[in-house]
Amino acid sequence: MTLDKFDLAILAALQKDGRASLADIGAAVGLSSTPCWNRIKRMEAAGVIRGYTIDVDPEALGYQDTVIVHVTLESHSEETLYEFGRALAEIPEVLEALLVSGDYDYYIRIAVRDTRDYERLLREKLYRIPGIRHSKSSFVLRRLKQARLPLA
Amino acid sequence: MTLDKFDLAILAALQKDGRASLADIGAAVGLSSTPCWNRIKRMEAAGVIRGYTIDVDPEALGYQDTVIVHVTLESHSEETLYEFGRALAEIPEVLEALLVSGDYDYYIRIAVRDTRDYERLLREKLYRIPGIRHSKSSFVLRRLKQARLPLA
DNA sequence: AGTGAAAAGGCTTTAAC
DNA sequence: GTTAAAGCCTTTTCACT
Repeated sequence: MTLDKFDLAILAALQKDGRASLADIGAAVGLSSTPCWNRIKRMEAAGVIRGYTIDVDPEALGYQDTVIVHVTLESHSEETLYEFGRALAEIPEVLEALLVSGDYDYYIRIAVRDTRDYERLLREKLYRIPGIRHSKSSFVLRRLKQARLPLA
Repeated sequence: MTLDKFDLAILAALQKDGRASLADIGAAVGLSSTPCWNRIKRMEAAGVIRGYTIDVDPEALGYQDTVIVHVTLESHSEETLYEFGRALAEIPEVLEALLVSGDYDYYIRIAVRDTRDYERLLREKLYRIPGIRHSKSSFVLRRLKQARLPLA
């Protein structure tokens, strides 16, 4: 699917306010509401727009810290690699699990309430998954940037 | 601000569909629309709900790859550390910049169109920022999990 | 493909309980 | 917190450019 500048402008408008009305969007992109509606429906159908959501403040939910865990596995068979990913997927605090190239196999991002919670999570959940050869944790001290995809 | 189970249920409903109507939300959480409305306004005002957005498919925009770059800086003065973050913030392809504890100073996530684009970005943008002592890149091979904050 | 208007309906918001 | 009611605004369609 090809996206023109109007489509990109519509995506930008919806990224900024996912509840914007067609009139708002039309005004923002310089089109009337009808073509905006058509374009949005097309992008939804094509999967360009994957969904509408809210951005929730993690701290308001008590998650004060983010930890990045790097993991190497004992075996690198496809089976082991994906099985580990499946096990991670069942841990709610694991927000993201990336299979990566380089020194480590996985980068994992976890949300924790505090250092105690982190210790508990590691001991009770992460280290219970078999097959970990080595792991290394880094606490996120500060998030200097958090952006959305550039729509240019 | 304290959140009860209804607030959490409302957040869950809005995470799933950020454009859900009050009637939908009420039905989902077992409340009429009025208290849902009050609670949402309260959570918006308190910053629990930071905003409404859409989830856009990166591949639809031509971003086929994600790269995680680990960086150590030459100086660890507060000034240098934050200045580097500010420079990163100006690069649109840098989606996330985390100041972290451990062997490296920064973990950076960048969206690239392909390996060529990655090389260009590194050369023209990232390596032009002064103060980098060492860096290491990992390509994301597969995203095994991508979740939202647990609302329990 | 975009405009503008019109219809229908649902939505938010207020008020009473 | 519930229910009900008012009215606005929204989406959606259609005729036309």
